[in-house]
Amino acid sequence: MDAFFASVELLRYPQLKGLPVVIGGGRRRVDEMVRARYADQPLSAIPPEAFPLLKDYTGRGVITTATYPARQFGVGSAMGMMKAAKLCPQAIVLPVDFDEVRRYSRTFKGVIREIAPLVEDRGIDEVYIDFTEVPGGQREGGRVLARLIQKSILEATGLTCSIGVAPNKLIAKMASEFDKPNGISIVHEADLQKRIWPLAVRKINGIGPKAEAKLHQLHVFTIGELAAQDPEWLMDNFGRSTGAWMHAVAWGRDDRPVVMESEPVSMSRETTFERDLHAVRDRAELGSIFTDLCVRVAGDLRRKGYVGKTIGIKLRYDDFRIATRDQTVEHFTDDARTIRQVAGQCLKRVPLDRKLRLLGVRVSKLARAGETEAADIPPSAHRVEEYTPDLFQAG
DNA sequence: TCTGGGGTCCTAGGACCC
DNA sequence: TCTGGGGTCCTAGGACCC
Repeated sequence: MDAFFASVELLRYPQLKGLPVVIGGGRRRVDEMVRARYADQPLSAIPPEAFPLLKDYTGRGVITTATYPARQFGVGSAMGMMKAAKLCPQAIVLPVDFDEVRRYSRTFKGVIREIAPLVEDRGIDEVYIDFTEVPGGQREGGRVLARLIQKSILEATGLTCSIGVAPNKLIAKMASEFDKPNGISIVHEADLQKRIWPLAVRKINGIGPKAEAKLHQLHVFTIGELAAQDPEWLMDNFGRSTGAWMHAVAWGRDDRPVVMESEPVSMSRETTFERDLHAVRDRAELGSIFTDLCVRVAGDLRRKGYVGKTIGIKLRYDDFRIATRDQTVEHFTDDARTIRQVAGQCLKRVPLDRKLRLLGVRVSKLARAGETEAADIPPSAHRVEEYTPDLFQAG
């Protein structure tokens, strides 16, 4: 989907079309005051001047999505809000409305499944679609079907998307970026040299900043240059597995199937504080945040029908280093008190001398709630004799 | 007052078992 | 009295993705 989070907001506020708008920032519903002020009018009647601007924003968030006009100023996803404010102070800021975005996500995915049932979820705004068995899926190299999907999504939601059609997921993903927004790109096997090899190695899904930096050090910049390397040399530099994978993807080889179903591996909640907190001095505040995270993870587990066996915490210190601790317990659980207690034990094993910026709680080793042995589901109160209070806990 | 939140997958060492 | 080779599970960290 094109600039998904931002495009969803523009459906509500069409008067902002063509203006630089960024979505993100976090907890404050900055647009609520604006809405309240114009409560007697439809949302689309609120004048653009009434919206909050990036230059007035304070806080630690990052940008989730920027509209294309905002991107012209160099503002983009994952950029800190304060940095973005310097590049484009006049951009309008709106918070993420997750419920709304999820609704549109379900809708567009539903539209696609009606047309081509073999769909793999890749997060909230992206999917892989297998055209192979879809009637007409091969016409014009897939362009006809891609056009139908674009048109149907637009009719159902008012949103545009970009589609790449290729012999495998790796190339299709790259192709989808060729003609954004609202584009279709068809890449055939024979186009590898001409259309893929000139691209930067970073365009490969799976090569991130670290691998890119190392490849640059080794004087490899484009996918074509990567393809030209001896596989043994790549394996010597990146390990057997990564090296072999790099060589394969540079040659456009990818045989991963499109998979429809997958079970979740973990569920977590985390939060970055508005200011860094100290384990001792801000104990009470941390304690209530910690408990709240546990309650929310437990709620997620229950709502989705899962129980988990490994409970863990994540800390981010003020210097941005991350520490994690986890502990596997005897019984599967979705109980907030149990999660809180075990997470509290994890907390005792981690250094707390620095200020904290983020705290997270994670439950993994999941199973469907109905499918664990009855003996594995304990009474929801944990065993009292095992209970010892942790640092964030009174008593 | 740079730098979110929710995920997956991989690696690597140690415990433990046969 | 100098020592195997599998295998699985647990834990911590890190790269990467949307």
